[in-house]
Amino acid sequence: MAKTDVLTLAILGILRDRPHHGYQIRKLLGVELGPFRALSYGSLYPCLRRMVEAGLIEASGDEPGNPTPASSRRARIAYSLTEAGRARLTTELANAGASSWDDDAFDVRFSLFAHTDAATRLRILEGRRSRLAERLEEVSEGLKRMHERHDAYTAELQRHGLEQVEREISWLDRLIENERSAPGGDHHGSASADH
Amino acid sequence: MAKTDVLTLAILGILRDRPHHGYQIRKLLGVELGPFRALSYGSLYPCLRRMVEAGLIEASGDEPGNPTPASSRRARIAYSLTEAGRARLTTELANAGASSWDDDAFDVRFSLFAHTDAATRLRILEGRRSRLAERLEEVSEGLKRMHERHDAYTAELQRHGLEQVEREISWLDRLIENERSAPGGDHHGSASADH
DNA sequence: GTTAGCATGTAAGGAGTTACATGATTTT
DNA sequence: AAAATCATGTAACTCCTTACATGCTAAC
Repeated sequence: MAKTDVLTLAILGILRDRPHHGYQIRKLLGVELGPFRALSYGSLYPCLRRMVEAGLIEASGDEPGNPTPASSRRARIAYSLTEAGRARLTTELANAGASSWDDDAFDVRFSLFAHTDAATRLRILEGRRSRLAERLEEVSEGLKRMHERHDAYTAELQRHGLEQVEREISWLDRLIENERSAPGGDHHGSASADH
Repeated sequence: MAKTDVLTLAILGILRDRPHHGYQIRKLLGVELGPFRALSYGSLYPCLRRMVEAGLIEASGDEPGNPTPASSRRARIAYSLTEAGRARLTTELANAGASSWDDDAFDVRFSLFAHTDAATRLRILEGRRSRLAERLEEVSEGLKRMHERHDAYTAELQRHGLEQVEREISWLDRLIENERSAPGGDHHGSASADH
């Protein structure tokens, strides 16, 4: 059963609605993987090639979304989902296997929430919340047990780190409450506004 | 001029005051690299070997810090700084070459602030602050320029990401102000309390 | 006209993880 | 006596970055 890595899933998600060029995909990935990550082309293009080989996407000549001005740009390749790719995306969107997801994996799943059903969204958010809470617990325990003395700077670094995780948990709590008290909550309908 | 990678520097810092076993080093690294990272042994031990080969550290038979109970544990290796290692650490501690440091590199330098002189501390904090501010600016610009419409979830992810960076900047501002208004501010003296 | 952005790729290498392999000591 | 923690290491592999290589198009 072919594994879908985070990057592949993110690309599948980006191509869900319309085809895009590699260059565009990279910019959009910058959003899905948190606004401060930029994926290198050395990573992106080989991944696209693998996806084509796996039959998940197709490379078409040109015509992305915007009407091409007039004539011959350089060879630009628009990628679009195949049926297999769409099927894979659907399968993955129903999968809330939240254990062992790292930050990037969570962000990518989250950015696809508009196409994820309400029950799965809730399971993902709760799964992430409890894993963060567990780690917070473990770390706090560990710090007590480890009586190496820390100077003021090291202590401040720890405090700051723990605070950030606590904030992340609060953020998740807000989202979870929102999901629970939401009126609608299906896939395809948007969460409140545009489309 | 041999480059000192983050991990090597972190280990140098940990061994500054007393020798430690590999196992202990790993636990302490968990603190310096932010309380939520655990380095694997498959990464740690090869690094220690390289450092021994480079003459930065020495592997001694046993006796860490705690008085050994009675007799024969299994071979435990305590690593300690050589003169070359100590010299390298001193050099690195004076280096505020803050451009291109990633999060981990900053954290490691920060955790060594107790042994860094006041001027270098300030340069490091200010360097980090301005890089974060720059990126914040770029990302905000980029988002305006990129008029791909985002659904509510993607927008929330972005908002949260930007907020986190803003908080990081506030944290740095507090630290910078603190450094500026601090009474003392040399290396070796601690920042306020223990030692 | 020159800078910035658009656009596609490859090759080499760095930094880390996982899984494996082994065994002692301490706590429950 | 079982479970957790201490303790050391290797081999294979994954994922990603950097540096290279190329060339067009839009804006200032």
